[in-house]
Amino acid sequence: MIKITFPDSRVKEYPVGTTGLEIAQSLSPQLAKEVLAISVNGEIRDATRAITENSAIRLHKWDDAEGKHAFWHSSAHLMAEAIENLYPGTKFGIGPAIENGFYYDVDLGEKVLSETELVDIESKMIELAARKSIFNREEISKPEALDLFSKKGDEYKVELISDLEDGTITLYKHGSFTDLCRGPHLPDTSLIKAIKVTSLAGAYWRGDEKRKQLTRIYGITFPKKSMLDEYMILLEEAKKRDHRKVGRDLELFTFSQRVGSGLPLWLPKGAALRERLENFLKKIQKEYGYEGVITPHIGQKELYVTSGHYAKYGKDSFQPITTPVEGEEFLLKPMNCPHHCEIYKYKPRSYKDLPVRLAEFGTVYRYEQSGELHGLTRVRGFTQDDAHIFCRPDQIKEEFSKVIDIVLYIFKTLDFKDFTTQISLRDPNNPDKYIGSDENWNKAEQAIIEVTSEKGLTAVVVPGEAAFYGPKLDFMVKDAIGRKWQLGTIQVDYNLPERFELEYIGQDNQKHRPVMIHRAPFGSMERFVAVLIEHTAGKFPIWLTPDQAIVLPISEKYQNYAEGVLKLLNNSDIRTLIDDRNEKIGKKIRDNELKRIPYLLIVGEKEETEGTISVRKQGQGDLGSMKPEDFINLIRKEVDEALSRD
RNA sequence: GCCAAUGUAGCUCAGUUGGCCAGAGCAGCUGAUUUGUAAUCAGCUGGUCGGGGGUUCGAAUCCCUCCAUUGGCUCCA
Repeated sequence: MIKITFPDSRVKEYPVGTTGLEIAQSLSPQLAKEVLAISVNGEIRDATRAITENSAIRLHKWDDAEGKHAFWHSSAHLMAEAIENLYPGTKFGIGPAIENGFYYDVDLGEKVLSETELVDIESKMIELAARKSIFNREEISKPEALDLFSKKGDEYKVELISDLEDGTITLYKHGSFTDLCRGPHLPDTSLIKAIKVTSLAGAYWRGDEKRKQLTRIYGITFPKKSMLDEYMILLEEAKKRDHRKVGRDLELFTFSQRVGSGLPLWLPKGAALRERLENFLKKIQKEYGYEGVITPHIGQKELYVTSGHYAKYGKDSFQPITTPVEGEEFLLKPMNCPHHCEIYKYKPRSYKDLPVRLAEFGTVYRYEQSGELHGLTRVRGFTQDDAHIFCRPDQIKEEFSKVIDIVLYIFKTLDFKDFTTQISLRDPNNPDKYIGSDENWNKAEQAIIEVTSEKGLTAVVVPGEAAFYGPKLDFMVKDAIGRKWQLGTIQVDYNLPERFELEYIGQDNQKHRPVMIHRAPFGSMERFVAVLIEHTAGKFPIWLTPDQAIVLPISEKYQNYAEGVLKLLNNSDIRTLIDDRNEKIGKKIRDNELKRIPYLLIVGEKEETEGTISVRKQGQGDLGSMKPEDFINLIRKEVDEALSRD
């Protein structure tokens, strides 16, 4: 007998070789039906695998990440089986579970798969799932595995196996399909009840664009039909929040083919919103000792040769502008830092002057690949809320800390709760890639790690992700359909001070090199506004929204009174409109609710007589009537609370 | 840039075995109505069917090409 310890520390005895499934069965038959995988002493395995020694276990069902992972991973195998059935001779790449579902990269040879054929794969999968094929695990040696997949002609699997360490290789077989796989897998395919093959894309083998492009097929599956329906509804809902749609509906921005793709045009309401965001940040920055600067949109090519950007990105960028004078070339500014370095340099700096914090809402231009453009989140011309802090090495930690405070204040004010942070460090195996001394790097990395944890952030630390010029901390949020976007970024830079030969005179009367910190709490105004739109579904906080209130007269008879209210509110800095169309009140309410105007102020006979307004709040309905002065105070209070620092 | 798809009025969408002057709803304009908490009624305007080329007696519809957009991949200062 062996001792099995459950998560609640209970211990029970089972015969040697018992399986997770049998354990589940012993607890409850219902549980046995729901078990997808098992953790044995922290290692995730098939629920059908024999357990041979005393172990602590955890059974995984659909409601935990490990369970879903096994479910979708098995679904990927099922899809592969369907594809092999439909398109014999297909070669298989990798087929992992992802955050929402799974995909498989396949090489279909001459066959070009079209989206209309996804349904065929789906039907085949449903048919195969119902056969209740068992997932069989098998261990073979590496040479045997190589032999097997070579014979099959699966060059991708052969390559994968070749890269594996020597030893045993595990295979999983179900139905007619065998795959190289670490597992774990479901007990059998019949647990997969609802299947949707969602989309189709090209994907380079091993993510390398120089290698062959495979066909990536995405899908998602569920243990219950109703879950798939819910998921599809969720996707529909997300679509409604898409910033491209909301941005058009609310008249915030647009694009024009004539102007060029990836070059957003901010409409009056969008511009007003953005300006308010900028002023909000400017105010904080002033408090934190930043000084505003302004630099031009172009610079001599030499400037970017000096900074190193030209060598790295020049040929993939907008090409230089040449002038009538021979040999003169200018580049559209791809970033602000070289300009700011020159501002730092315009006069000698003393250690007493540091840190110097130069801030600019600087518009930059980058020739992003055409396939990469996306609404406002990925564009070719955008404005960074950029600043560069020039400081002494011993000031890095404190400056970093202050920047984090700014970012957190912004996120709090805008109710961004669901963000993640990532610390990017050097690759320890490749130290030569980086500029700057070991000592400085150690200090900076240490400072970032310490400050981040002092601020209570749980950052993911990723070695090897740092830029060659310094470590960084990024803030990421997800958009409506779950795509992750980087917003705020704080980066230490040892490179530019070197390249621009930046100096300060130290206490010792010697020249020293300052360190630069690049930082952008929003990232770019375009991307930030896009994400803000998706977060709020266009219902912006009261201090930010383009229009705060609209007066709705019941009929033309109350036009004069309505205009009086309008004037009073606008004179009190409440951004107010009037809807004096010849429409019924129900229609006016509907239209202005759809425009996400936070307060609708209805005035008719009753209000005119009493000198009041009837207030209706977005999403909440009728709040009753009040004096305009009380309404003004209500809004002011709401704005103050939203911007409060506590 | 690569793979796949899409492109008809300001918006959402009908319209292909190739065939009368290309349709609807919303928006816009005009008029009637003077309205009490999510759509009042009527009339009118509006499209070189993404651009160009081709096949055909005839193309929104079939073919080629370019552009843009969408979902991925790669890239991302």
